[in-house]
Amino acid sequence: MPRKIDIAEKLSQLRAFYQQEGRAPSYAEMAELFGYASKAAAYGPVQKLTELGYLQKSANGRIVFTSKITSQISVLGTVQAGFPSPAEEELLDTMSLDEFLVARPEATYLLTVSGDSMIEAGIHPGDLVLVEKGGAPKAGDIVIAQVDGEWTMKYFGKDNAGVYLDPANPSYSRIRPKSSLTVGGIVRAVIRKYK
Amino acid sequence: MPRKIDIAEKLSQLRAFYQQEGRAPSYAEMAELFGYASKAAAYGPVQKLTELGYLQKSANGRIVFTSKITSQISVLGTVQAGFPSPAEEELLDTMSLDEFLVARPEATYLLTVSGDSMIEAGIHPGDLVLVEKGGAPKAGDIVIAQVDGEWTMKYFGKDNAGVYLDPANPSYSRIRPKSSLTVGGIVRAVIRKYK
DNA sequence: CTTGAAAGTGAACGATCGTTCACTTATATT
DNA sequence: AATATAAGTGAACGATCGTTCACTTTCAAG
Repeated sequence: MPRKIDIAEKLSQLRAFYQQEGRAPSYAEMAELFGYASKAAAYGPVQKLTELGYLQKSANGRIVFTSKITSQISVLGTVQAGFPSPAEEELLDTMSLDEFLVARPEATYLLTVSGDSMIEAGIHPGDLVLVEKGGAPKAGDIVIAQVDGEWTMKYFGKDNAGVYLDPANPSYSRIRPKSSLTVGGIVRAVIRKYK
Repeated sequence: MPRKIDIAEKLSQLRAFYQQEGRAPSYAEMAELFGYASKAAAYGPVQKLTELGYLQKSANGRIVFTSKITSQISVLGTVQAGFPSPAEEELLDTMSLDEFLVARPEATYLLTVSGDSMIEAGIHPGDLVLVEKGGAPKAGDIVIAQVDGEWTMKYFGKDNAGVYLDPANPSYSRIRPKSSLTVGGIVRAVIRKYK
């Protein structure tokens, strides 16, 4: 029977290489990284890792890391589940926040929230909102809109009388645009950073 | 007088290449990308972009993109400021959410919030929290802690009677650990994704 | 128009690239 | 212990790599 390739070990070696160099290694560098004497020996692991979605091949044959290797935030379950033991940690999935939160990078912007009109939606002053430009808002979406010349963030809604904007704060009331309403973008995510 | 290099145009070309290939180009590929007939012509722009912090050189001379090129989320001002005109957009700074939110990737985990005990801190059920393992919590930090066998998320505090945990919900009350309190990690950021 | 400084050209160099192949080594099962 | 199967070796190939250099082209200031 053949020997087995230790995929988990190679993955952590590749992650270490990426953190140092910011790029994927060549086959020669892979051989050195994995402890092989010949760079041809790296072809096996590369194919396995490609099938598993960790690597891709560029047009010129060069190896490219997918986000499965370049992203390094481990995804756990719920708060109640708590933290895994060190032994379990090797098996966790990792993800990239950028890829998870942003579908269209070229149309996504980060804005700082000022004002408390959306506080009951859990959006506080100082929070950051990821806004995607260009889509059509649905009722219930939170949008950044220009009403009569001023930009605000509100819930978007429609009824027989036309479109309106609702705050998430009982101190404020529903807005119906007098002249014009321009929806600049739809809020796709809220981010609050502490410290 | 010499001709000028159009840095902004080259930047968008490099970003387009990165989005397609997931890697930095060689000098030959750069020449083609920039419309040069000779790959030696790419040396000038590369040095300028390196000085500006967009590129780095790896040990073997190869070009590596910094996060200034690979991250593509444009940073705007406040909600009130609204959106810039298309002409202004070229000049915006970009950032990577991963780098912005995560200081120590190897010790950072993503948990899903269940329960409403932190709702007044704007942390709702279903939200995601970025938790950093291993630091020492300060009073006022939100921590993931194991109290008497169960994991919860609460404000961390200290007084003469010892440490305690406070919820951000008047329906719940302060917790003082009967036997043991293990702080698993400190909440560094809250993320809410819509849709 | 003249001029000078920088941009761009094209060829050359040794080094490294990805890929292939015949061969040797290692190991789990029989 | 024998065997079958896959891992690993080492050499070779043409292609591309980064780098250098003498040279030509471009273009704005004087």
